[in-house]
Amino acid sequence: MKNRSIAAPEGPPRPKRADARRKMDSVLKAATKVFRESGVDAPVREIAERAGVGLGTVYRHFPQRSDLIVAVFQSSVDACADAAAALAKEHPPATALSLWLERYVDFIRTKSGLCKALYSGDPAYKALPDYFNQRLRPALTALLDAAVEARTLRSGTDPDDLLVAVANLCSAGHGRDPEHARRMVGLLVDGLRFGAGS
Amino acid sequence: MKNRSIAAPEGPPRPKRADARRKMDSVLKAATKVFRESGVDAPVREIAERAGVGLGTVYRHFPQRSDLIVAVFQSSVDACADAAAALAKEHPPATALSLWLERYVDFIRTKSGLCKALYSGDPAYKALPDYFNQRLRPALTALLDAAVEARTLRSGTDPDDLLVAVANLCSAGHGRDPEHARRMVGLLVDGLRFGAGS
DNA sequence: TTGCATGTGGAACAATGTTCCGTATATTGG
DNA sequence: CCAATATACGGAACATTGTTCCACATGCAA
Repeated sequence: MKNRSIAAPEGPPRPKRADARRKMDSVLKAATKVFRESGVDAPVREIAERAGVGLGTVYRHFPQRSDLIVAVFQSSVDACADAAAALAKEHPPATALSLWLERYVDFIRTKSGLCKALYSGDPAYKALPDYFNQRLRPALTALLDAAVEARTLRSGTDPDDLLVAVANLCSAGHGRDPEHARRMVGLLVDGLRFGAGS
Repeated sequence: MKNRSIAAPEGPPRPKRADARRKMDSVLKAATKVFRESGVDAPVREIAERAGVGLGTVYRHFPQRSDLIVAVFQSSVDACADAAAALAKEHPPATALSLWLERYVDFIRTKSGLCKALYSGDPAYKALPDYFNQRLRPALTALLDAAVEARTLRSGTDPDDLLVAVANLCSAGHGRDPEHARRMVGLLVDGLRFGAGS
């Protein structure tokens, strides 16, 4: 039995073929666009077509429709979280925080369509809220800490509170003017700046 | 033009045929059972079969699937609201209130599956929350007033508050023991009784 | 270049909402 | 009670969409 060929849990047995990665990526990008434009209920066929790929290819990479939704959600969360580090490098802390919160607002707004899926009770989406928190909290924490350290923000702000507060501000004015949420969040940040030099 | 034959909005031009009413009723009953047992996503065919009618008959009475869901919801609300008057006739006010709240708890529990539909964002369900409130509030108000008048309940309880409070108590222990909600509501009612003889 | 594991495309299947229409029946005027 | 007819019925047929399957194509290693 020198070479077990079944049920052997190895790491990554093989790197995926190059074209496979490329197609998977284009499917993910297409799905992101289609979900944004047509809602989460858009048919898988539309996504395949948009990605210039056959149906079978989509299902090879995302065996279930819900896997696609999960992947799009996670990649959006990742992009939003990663933006924090990028902004922190290119702007002073307080500015980075403001810009990132705008970015976060956009994320919440475009992803609000996915809420329908999240609240559907389908167990496939069980892990998404956790992913959301565990990915976004550190990103925001870093921004807050930097701004506090630079004495441009009051200390003692709970990142989780801020995340849900902003999310609620967005979903409050349901179909309203996109600028509204932005302004409200601006107010919130100004409030945080108020007691800066502790 | 002594007899306009189109676009003439009359009252009830004809009473529906007797068998039609009967079948519509059996469809509604079947749908209620099927939704309870298999969830709101149960196929229309299953309901038709259960009701012992053809698919066409279901769609004749409920042109869209959502119409069926709405009808089931409303008839459940009606039944719950009507139960208030019945209980009031057969029990002393405070008892009637307790019994009705138990009934209401059952309603909330069995209808929690419909919440998925209600929160789906489908405009077909827009009016349901309003229907819920406008039908149940008067029912509860009557029970509360009677108990207050009989000096077996403190006054000043807002019916809307009570409705949402109980609903929240139910949905809190999501998949929990059916008795739990009942006990919590019992506590609530005891609390209301406490300051009775104002 | 060759062999094959891997990946691809799309036909085919299954489930389900919805429409259509030939048939059956309740209702009504005689 | 009978015939005429508006009404209602049943279910086949259609449309859409998730999912599976497999003959064929292709990247990759020897």
